[in-house]
Amino acid sequence: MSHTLGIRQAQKQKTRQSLLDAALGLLEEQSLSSLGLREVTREVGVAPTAFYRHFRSTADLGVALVEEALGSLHPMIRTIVSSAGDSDQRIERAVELIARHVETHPAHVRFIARERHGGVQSVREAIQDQLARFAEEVKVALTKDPVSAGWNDDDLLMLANLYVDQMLMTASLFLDALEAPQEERQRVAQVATRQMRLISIGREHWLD
Amino acid sequence: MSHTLGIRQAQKQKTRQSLLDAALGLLEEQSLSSLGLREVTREVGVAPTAFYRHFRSTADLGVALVEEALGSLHPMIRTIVSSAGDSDQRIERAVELIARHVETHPAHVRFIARERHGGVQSVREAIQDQLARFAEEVKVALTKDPVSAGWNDDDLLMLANLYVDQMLMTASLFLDALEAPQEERQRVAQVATRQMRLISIGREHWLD
DNA sequence: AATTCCAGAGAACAGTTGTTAACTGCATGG
DNA sequence: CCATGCAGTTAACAACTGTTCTCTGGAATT
Repeated sequence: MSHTLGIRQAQKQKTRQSLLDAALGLLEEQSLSSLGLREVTREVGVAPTAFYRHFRSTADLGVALVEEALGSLHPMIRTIVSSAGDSDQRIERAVELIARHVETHPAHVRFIARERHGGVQSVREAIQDQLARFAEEVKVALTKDPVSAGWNDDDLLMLANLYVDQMLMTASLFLDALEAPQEERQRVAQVATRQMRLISIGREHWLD
Repeated sequence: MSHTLGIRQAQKQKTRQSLLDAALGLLEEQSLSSLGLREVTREVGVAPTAFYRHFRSTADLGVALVEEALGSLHPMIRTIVSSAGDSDQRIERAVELIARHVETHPAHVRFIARERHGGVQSVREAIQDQLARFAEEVKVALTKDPVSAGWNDDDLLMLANLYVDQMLMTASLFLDALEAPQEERQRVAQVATRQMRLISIGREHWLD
């Protein structure tokens, strides 16, 4: 039932996406709280006032960027948690997937890492909301795992949050190593793998 | 051999400290990359040009803030790692110390969490440097622990980094819960404690 | 075919920014 | 006691900011 957009609404969405893309580019070397609306429109090549047709403010644009960035991350989470194989295999695959995601969406990852604790409240909140959803999703997956037999709900969520935070930390490290030689990126992957492995070991002996 | 400062240099340092304090205050609701030098001097009640007598730019001021913020954290790290008692006792004490530090230095903690992945490269690098020092220090302490017998150097550093990151995550959560009712802060403390406990369990079974 | 709607343009606004230069007054060292 | 140094001031600059109001061209609706 997808209604074909009129060429009018299509053009509007195109401009909107251009604004988002331009902003994401500019945010590679600054924070959202210093991003000016004129800066963005100049980059796109439209009048400053056109900005208001799409966003109330740059903070508003930031919230839209959160949706875009973490929306693209959502399927990755699903892939990781529904992965088959033993613990070590799943960890290696997860780290590999994170590395790939950073390579294909570096600006998104940078944006989330930067604005998670950034200076714009509404954006911080939007990110926390999405991450809470991720944690919830991870928790559900953990619940189904036989290793989690006997675990209570709070501890499952505690572990899920640990995994989510660890994923973000790893993504941020891969980002820093993006331009570095491959051996450095390999080292990051190895450290990340072992950290997750250590957490998994802790998980297996939690009820001892 | 501390030479008493002339009243001239003393006054200068006083102004410098005022600039740092004012900046730290302003940074509670924005990022360093949007902090203007005039904003800071206005807050202190001094002419904009006076800023240049102390800092080349706001980025430069940011680096100075890193020293101040992480300098105050250094002794805390020492206290934690040199703490006595069994694993659980040490963890509870560590979480307690982190909570206290966030209560007494909230602006410092916020600054580090915000600018660790922030928009100003020189500040990011300064923070990474200091955190690497912390990790090194933790690693040395871990090496002395009998539990670490048989561990290789890379894995010790891997674990040290995990502890440091976990410490920062915990501090950030305490910060978010600063204004919240005590039961919420208690909950944060409990989650943090269990996460560190899980990591410690993983550590104990690492060589299995 | 006539009318409405609306994304984007254009111009102007008051206020802000970083940086420069030349200055002042007072603590300092000879 | 006098000359120097230097923290902080004053004034001015060109460039930039977000926001308002008015306008326009063409798609959408009738």
